[in-house]
Amino acid sequence: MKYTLTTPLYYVNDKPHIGSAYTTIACDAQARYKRLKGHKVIFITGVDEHGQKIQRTAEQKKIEPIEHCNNISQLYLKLWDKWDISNDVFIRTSSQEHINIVNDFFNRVFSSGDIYMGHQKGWYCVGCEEYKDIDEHAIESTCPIHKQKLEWRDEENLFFRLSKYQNEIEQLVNKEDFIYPISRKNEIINFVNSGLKDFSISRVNVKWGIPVKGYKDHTFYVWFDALLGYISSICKLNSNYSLDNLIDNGWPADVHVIGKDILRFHAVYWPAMLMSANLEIPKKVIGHGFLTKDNLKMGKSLGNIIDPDKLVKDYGIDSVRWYLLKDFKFGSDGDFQFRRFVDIVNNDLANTIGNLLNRTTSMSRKWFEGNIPEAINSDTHILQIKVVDTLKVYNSSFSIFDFSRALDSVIELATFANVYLNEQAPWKQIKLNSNKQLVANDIYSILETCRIIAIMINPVVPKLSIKILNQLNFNSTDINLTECCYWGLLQSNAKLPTPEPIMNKLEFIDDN
RNA sequence: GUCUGUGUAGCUCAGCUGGUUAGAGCACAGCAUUCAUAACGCUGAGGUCGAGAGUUCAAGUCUCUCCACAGACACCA
Repeated sequence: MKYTLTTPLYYVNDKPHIGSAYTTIACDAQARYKRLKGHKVIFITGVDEHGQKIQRTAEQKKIEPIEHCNNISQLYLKLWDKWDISNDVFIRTSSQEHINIVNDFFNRVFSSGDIYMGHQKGWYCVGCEEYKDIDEHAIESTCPIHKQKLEWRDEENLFFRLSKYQNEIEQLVNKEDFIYPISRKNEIINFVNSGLKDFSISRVNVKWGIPVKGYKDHTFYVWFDALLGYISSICKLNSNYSLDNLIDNGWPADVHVIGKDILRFHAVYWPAMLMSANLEIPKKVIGHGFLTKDNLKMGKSLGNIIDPDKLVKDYGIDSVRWYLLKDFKFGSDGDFQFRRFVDIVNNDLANTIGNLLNRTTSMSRKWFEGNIPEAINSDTHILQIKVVDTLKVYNSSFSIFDFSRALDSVIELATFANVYLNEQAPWKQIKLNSNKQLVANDIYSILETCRIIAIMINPVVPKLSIKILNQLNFNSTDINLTECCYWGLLQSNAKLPTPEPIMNKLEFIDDN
């Protein structure tokens, strides 16, 4: 089964931001999960490189726009490497394959009669770089933010007939599963109900963009260009630059994961564009929340930005991935607190899971000649029942991007095993030789539980997962979430390596 | 300004169609314990459920008003 998912194509105006990293690990976790479930996954990410802002930034740096884009793109690639991102494609909108797709796509939309020449008029603030919603009959007006005089602009642009798709889009956004979360869905519904207006898709004063063939001085508006990056990714992956055979190659996307700020482009404009071009529309759009830090918006002016590079350097990638996916409800805004980050990671990964593994492997080695004991069980072990229940919750949560609940269920399982161990107290039982088989059964079951826990957390903390499996002497290549979760695959009498902490505790560094 | 959402223990949140003494995890305190990463476990302290009024035998849960925060109200992404 194919499963295609995308992050947004990040705007390369500046170096990568923690918010982009958050979106990307969420996608990565889902991509890894789906792979473990046996899907053929296409995980798309990339960068959006055109537009006036980039042009200006490059000018300020006194370099060519493409040079600037090369630099920032490199930063993204490096970051995703450090963050263990398993994307299948990285698309750049300045690439030739993308430019070809944009042209082909435009031709299709043009043939549908959905393109016309119009005028973009209004009061424009140079500071905001946007048109202000101010009465066009006003003689003079100022920007409420910048307090500068607004310029009256009347620009010739190509327009896309969005209004033609009013009914189709209304139906689409009202569909049960298209937009998530629900609160955002309602916003979009309201927006659509208020009546869709055509929007412009070209600019005449922006040089750094893809030229519109046949229209001198016109370049495509960044959004028209950027959204198509998802399609060109599919083409790039198949080294096949045609819009005609996308279906078999992974289009439509199963889900676009984006920040809540760009939901409208993905849930309204983009589907309409695809309809016009006679292409399939994505199945789902998820707008997740934003991160704040100590309840404040992160921003340069406040100087409270979390640098994703430094974060990983200081704390390690698994910790960061775990915290962001475990403690934040996907869809809602989340508050990043370093104290809490350290506590959560230490408790969940070091104390609960790490220590469970450590204490059990240690007993196993001590009493069973350095090996995994052999279980001779006539009854289904209580831990096996618990594992099966956990897998149910885990799977149903993970597949709907409820990472937090999925991981909670895993921690609950590990805690259950810890409690069980305390209750059974094998260190007491073992003193009586007649109890040896009983102890063997329990130790085996707990090790087996650890093995399955390792597989369950694999999409979120891949490195840690492998460490656990190695400690259990279980082959971690080709693991999956179906057969590998069957009870009893852990090999009895296999040698256990010397136990060592799989996760060192984090120390709270108070300089953030 | 209009509309929407949120506001529950120090922190992050769960509480479905109103019904016994409001829950979890973390943090904190005590106990216990050594198989284990000063870890695990047990117990405890912590809340007038944003404020006020109303409906009801009964409201965190429904209605109204107010307060605070967040978001949407089309071309910055």
